[in-house]
Amino acid sequence: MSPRKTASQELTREIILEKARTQFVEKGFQQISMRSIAKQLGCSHGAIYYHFKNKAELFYAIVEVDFSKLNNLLEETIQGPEDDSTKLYNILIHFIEFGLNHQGQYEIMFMVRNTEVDSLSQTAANHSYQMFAQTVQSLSKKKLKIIDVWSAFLALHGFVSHYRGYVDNFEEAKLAAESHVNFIIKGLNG
Amino acid sequence: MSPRKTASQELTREIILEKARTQFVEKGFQQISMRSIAKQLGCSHGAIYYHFKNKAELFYAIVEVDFSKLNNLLEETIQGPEDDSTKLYNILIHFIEFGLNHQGQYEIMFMVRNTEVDSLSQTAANHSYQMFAQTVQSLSKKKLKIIDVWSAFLALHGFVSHYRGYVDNFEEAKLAAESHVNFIIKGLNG
DNA sequence: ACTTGTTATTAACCAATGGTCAATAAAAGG
DNA sequence: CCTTTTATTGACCATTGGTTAATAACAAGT
Repeated sequence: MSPRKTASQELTREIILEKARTQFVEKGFQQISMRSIAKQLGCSHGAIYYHFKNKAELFYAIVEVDFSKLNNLLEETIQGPEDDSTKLYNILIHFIEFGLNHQGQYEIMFMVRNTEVDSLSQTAANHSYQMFAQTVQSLSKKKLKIIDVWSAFLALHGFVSHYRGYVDNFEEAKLAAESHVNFIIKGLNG
Repeated sequence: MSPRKTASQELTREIILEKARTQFVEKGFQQISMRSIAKQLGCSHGAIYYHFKNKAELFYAIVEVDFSKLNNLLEETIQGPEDDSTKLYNILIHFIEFGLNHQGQYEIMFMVRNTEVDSLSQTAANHSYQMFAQTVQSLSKKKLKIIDVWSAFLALHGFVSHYRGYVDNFEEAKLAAESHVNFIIKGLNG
């Protein structure tokens, strides 16, 4: 009722992100509304707009965090103790694993096309790809053509794009993923 | 004004499809509204619902036609005079070509996930894949594992999924497409 | 021609959605 | 205690997909 809540109940970016994230992870960008988030927060949907410019910016803030985790994961893998061809295999698998275990995030980062999210996610996606490409190239036996690394990425992307929505997590598509990664490696080494 | 138009101005499924198609091809499923179609038709948006159950059904009717063209294209290719490895190459290229020259259709058929379109496009997409798989398998030198054919499809899908929205048509991505197809063939033959 | 029944269309309606904004009460600072 | 800043509300907007009662145009029967 009152136009401002008492200090202990005030909204913060963090509390909004927390609640938004759970809904987002469950249902994806399109399916959840600012009003449904507000409802769970116990505030009016207008209040959220005080903390975030719009829906896209709110969701990008979520996505950002997870994608820096992906980047870390790639970096860790490359510095691990395994031999290079094992590492290469792991990189490819981990990319798929990330995509299927963070489907909403993956969607915004690599699939949403209209102007909504765009310029933000564009550069971030690019950064993730750069990291991927660099990693793959440094791990491969022979000097790879960059265009082949790009093809490998697109092939991974196809896998995630397809299975997203059909499976709930990586585990459910693990066998297919392993086989697909082997296919890609054949393409890289062939 | 009047609750029914004179005979010569009456709507038909065909006239609706025709106008809807042009908007659809230009902007895609999400971006165009029943009202914008109605506006171009010079009728109220309610009238369209007399001819089509809902937006999904209307757009599926468009998509259906184009996808039967894809299926024909695959069939023609397999019966052409070229040798098998050329045919295989052509099949893969043609799939990408179709996807990038019919981006809206491809989107509905292979990418839209929410319940809207679903069961309709699901079976049609499956049919298209079956045809693709069968064709690829019959053209390959060695007996392919079906899982590799699936990987090849996913790799193509990744290409189309990515370039959709960045290019307007196949021509603009032709070089990349050719290289990607070679990558896939290495995976199949490797 | 008149009557009757069918059919295609409209316009008003509904519930959501993303987004904006004046009003305002709580907090912070002097 | 007064003033300014700040966070929130709730009413509003335009737009969307979809439904439905009312009704004019049509076709058929006589």
